[in-house]
Amino acid sequence: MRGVEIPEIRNIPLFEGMEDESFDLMLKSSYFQRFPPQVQLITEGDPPDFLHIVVDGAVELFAHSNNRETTLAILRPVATFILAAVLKDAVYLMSARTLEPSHVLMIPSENIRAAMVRDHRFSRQIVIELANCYRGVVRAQKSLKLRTGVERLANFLIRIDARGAGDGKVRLLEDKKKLAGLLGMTPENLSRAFGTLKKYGVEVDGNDITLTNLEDLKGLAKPNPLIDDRSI
Amino acid sequence: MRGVEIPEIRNIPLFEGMEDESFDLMLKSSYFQRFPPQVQLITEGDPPDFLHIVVDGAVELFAHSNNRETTLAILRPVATFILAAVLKDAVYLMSARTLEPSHVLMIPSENIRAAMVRDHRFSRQIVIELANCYRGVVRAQKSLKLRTGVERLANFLIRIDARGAGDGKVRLLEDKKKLAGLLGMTPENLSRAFGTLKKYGVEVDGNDITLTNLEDLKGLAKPNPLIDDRSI
DNA sequence: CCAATGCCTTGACATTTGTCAAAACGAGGG
DNA sequence: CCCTCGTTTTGACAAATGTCAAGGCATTGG
Repeated sequence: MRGVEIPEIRNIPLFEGMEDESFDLMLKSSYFQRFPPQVQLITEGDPPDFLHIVVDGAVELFAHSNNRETTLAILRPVATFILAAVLKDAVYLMSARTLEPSHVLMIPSENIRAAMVRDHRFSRQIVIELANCYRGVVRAQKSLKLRTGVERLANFLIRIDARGAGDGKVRLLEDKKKLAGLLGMTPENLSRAFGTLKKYGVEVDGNDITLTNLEDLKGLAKPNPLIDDRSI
Repeated sequence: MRGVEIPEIRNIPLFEGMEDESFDLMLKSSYFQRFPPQVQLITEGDPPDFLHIVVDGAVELFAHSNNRETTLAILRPVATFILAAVLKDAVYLMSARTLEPSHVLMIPSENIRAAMVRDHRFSRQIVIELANCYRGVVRAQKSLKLRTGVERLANFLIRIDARGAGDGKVRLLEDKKKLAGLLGMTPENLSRAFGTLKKYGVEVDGNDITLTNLEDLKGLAKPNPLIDDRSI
């Protein structure tokens, strides 16, 4: 694949400041592919061949153990995944599947490592990206261990409202089953959690949520920038 | 501080292959300090001044929210902490305190960043270290979301037995309160979990545990290398 | 030796969360 | 338009986990 020709890719922040030459060399034998929904892209336990980057659509990271499955993250553009496995050249700890029709860029692991040696600016960006991933998981773990299910849901709603217009009108991008998994609860419990939040001004109409009393909701949720604010 | 003189530090894997010159320059204005137990080394929300490395003793990473506190990890030599915050130059997401008398090496953040630019081998080691930290948290999160409390305890015991002599004789290094926090449960529940495991050949005598029936215990725990095996 | 302290355990109970089954709802295909 | 399918909600119940209070046990310091 030639890289510089596709601005959609060239303009990804991760590649910012990269030499065109390094960039093109790295994208040799890469793929920029479109997948339908529900395609499993990688499987936990497999060795890493490619760094994956979601350029369009949505990808779920999930894991199995004991016959149970859990959603660890839902990625939307532009996001990398399995970066740590690629850098360590160690097996994947998570599986990934598309949730929507998605455009995914796949760069061979060795190309990534080679580009890091060649291009110092890129190396720096990769380190920042990895650090961001790390901090994301730490936040998720704090949320899981320090909050109840209802609190996690309340904070989730406050967060996506703030990330959007902040006008209390929120649209869920994923179905409630996935959202439940992401928040660490069953779909039945998510339903009940929404029921509990009715008293705090949360009105549910399918995937459209309206927050009519943000003060009360925040009183319950007790949002904490060190968990909820992705920008720090 | 001069670095090359202290082999204890010079031989840390993270610094392997580093030029003596780079190493010495990096350790300028670093501190290698001894702390008593229960000293808080860093506080979540503070900006990162130093990369910390536990060279001796034990350090707990913990976090607060809502008046609740949880233990996120217990670090033993040799381990770095708050690496991601240092690399991003972003506030700490966790606090840290010593649990035992501990020797901690503290290297100014800028020195780390400068050494990464100067010394490519070191940069590579830092990336690997960060990737390891990331994978550690991912494992912890999988454990939390896919296992019950009893299962987490059972796997913990199997893991430290395997890491030691593998003879079924296990010694808990931390008190049960901390262990409970680490495993994501209350101390009362940990007590009960040990009670449940009695049927599976787990004998408790203070901090000395004996696993008399590893087969049965594994039948309950269903250990999974993608969660429990740190070496992959 | 005793008292005091802190840790751990136990019991009783409340809350949270999960499970199973059934009903309600909604989107898409004939 | 109706049927079908999968999602979502609801109810009833079970299991897991947390909370509070009390007691046991070991350690420490007088």
